[in-house]
Amino acid sequence: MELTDRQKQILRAIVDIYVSTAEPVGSKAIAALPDVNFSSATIRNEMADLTQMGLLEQPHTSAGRVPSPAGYRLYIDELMQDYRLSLDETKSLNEALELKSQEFDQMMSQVGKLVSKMTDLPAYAMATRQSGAVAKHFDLIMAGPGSIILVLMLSGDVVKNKLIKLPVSVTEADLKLLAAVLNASLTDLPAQQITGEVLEKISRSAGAASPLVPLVMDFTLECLRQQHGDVHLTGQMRLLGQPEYRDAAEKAQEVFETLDEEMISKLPAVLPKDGPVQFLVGPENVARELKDTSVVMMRFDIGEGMQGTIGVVGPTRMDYAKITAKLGYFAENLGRMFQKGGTPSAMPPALTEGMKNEE
Amino acid sequence: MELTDRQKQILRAIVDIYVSTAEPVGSKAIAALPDVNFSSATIRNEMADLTQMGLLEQPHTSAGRVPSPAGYRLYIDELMQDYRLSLDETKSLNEALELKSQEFDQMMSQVGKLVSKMTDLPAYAMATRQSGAVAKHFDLIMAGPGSIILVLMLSGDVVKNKLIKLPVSVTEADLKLLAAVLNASLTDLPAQQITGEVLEKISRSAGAASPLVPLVMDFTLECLRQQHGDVHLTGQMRLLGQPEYRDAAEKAQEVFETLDEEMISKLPAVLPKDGPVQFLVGPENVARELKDTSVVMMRFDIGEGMQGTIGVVGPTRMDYAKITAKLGYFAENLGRMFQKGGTPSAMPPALTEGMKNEE
DNA sequence: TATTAGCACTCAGAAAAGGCGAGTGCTAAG
DNA sequence: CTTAGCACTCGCCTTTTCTGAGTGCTAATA
Repeated sequence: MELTDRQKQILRAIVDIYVSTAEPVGSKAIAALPDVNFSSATIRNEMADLTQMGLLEQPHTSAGRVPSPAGYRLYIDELMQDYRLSLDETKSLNEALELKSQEFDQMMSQVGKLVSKMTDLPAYAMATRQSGAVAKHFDLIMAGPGSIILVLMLSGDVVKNKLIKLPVSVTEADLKLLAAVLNASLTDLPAQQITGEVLEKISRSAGAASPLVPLVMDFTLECLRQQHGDVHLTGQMRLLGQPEYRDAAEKAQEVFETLDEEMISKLPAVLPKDGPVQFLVGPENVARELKDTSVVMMRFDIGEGMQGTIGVVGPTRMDYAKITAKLGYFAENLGRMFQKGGTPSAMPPALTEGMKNEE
Repeated sequence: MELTDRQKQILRAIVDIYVSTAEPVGSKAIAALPDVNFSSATIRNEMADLTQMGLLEQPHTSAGRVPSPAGYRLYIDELMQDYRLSLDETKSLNEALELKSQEFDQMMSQVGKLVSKMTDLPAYAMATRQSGAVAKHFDLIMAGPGSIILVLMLSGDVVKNKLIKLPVSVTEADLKLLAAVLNASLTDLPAQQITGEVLEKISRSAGAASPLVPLVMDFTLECLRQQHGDVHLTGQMRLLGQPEYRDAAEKAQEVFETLDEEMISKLPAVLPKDGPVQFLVGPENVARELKDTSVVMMRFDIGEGMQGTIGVVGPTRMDYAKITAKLGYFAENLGRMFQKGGTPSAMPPALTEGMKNEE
């Protein structure tokens, strides 16, 4: 059933007002809006219809209306107006975008904190691999007597290392040999194809360095199997700044007991459709504890084979338009930073103003 | 002024009861204790004295007594009884102690989560360097056309790496030369001694690889200057499980606005005295926002030059004895795990029961 | 002198009662 | 189809009352 333009206008107004006041919206409040030319009585009638359709809800008989999850969904998909970041906002986003660390994990963690701070809501950042990881390059470095550093480069320009301490003494030549063997037999091999057979062959060819092999393989397999980097979830406490949680600490606690890092890492799989921006509204969510919680997430490109996701967690009543705009701004600039690789702090993000998303 | 034995007994009882009930303790509750042989009236008199001395407080005239910060401090320093972990507790601690990851930062983050989970309070884990870091070994690996991996080993067995992408093409030999130069000129040099002069000398000796030098040095200096690893603070929400914060979300939020990762990293400097266990009680704390908050922290050994700290954040009214016991158990076993280096998950922590601390 | 029983008094917090007013749905007129 | 008018509902805020745990003091007791 299609909505009339007027109904759309009213629904949009209700969401907009409710989002900023957190109070049920009455017919008079809407009638008072500048571009509304019909009386509160008319609006009451329309609101009754919208309630009938399941787009609005009434906390109790004598209260105003509140958008239902379906109402939010409609709003997001069709009604939401682009939010244009103000110059002030762009400015502080830009200032925030200075990442200090150069290490990948730390950068992602900083990104999470940043998003949380700039949206004043709990947020997360994570990196996911688009396809299965494969090893690209092995190296073994002698770091001292009995100390060997294993350096492993994966697809997607991820470099991992591990310090291995071994009572057995090996020579540089042994290490060189083992590294060569590893490079020859494991490069570009997905984890599933690394079977016992392969391992045995490596062990045999490794010569004096063979005691190293199990340690090396352990680490390598661990790295390969890790489909996504850690989820960096932060700012949980900011949820308490939201009026709906102000006196419901218990509920807030529940939210994050359910929505932990592990759950977040699985969210992309649950999503209805694909696209750069994703909204998870209330009951669409997976768990009952999250029925009043929404998540807005956005992807950005990190580099070959890797993809970043930033997301914001908030009450269903959240300013989807503004959050989307901010996330979009982040995504755009982070994407640029990461892709250039090297030194992100050296590259000031362009002062793009405003953000697009579907109307 | 010295306390009589009876006063000590009463103070201890009040703390113990208050810690578990979170309700002001009345004279009758103490009189009902099995090993108390004096009447509630006597206790009332003693309580009046203790209040006079500033060890107890009275929320209001007709309420029981609550320990004052000074009371807690006395309790911790002199009255606290060793808490003996139950077999069940030791068991679940042991189960939890299986660290999955092999990467240092991730391990520390897991440790934080673990401590938080097992104490049901916000917790953190961090690693601090006992002395200034120096570089121990440099290596440069050719990872592909224009891709170079810098591997840097620091004192304390910390290995860092960075992928450098460079439009300039360099040969393996160039890299080898640069690595040799770096090793020769920077090894064991503290950050302060790495001056422009030194850099210039390196640049000059680097030959074809000299465009790499600034990038390498940037990263190296960053690593050297980082006195402590990240603070991994987690489980903030668990503070809400404490009755004093149940309906005071705002206060809980304030706590962590103040006590953020940065502040935590500075805590050790604020501490009155040294020792493996440290207590920060209420107003001893640095900021006014933390006046009802305590921190218990404990050090553990990670390996040469490095030291780990785990800590728990909670209301002043927290079970110092139990928390201390649990932290101690963690510290002991983590220390053992980290020192053995290699594969922590391979080493089941001994089933030490009970924990010591001063009586 | 140290302890205890007894008692009047205090006061926070729970429960009950009352009042306010925003907002609704309906009806009837424009 | 729209709107003015009006009776009605009901959450929430404020006020009031009530209750009982706990105190401090006094006077009796060991």
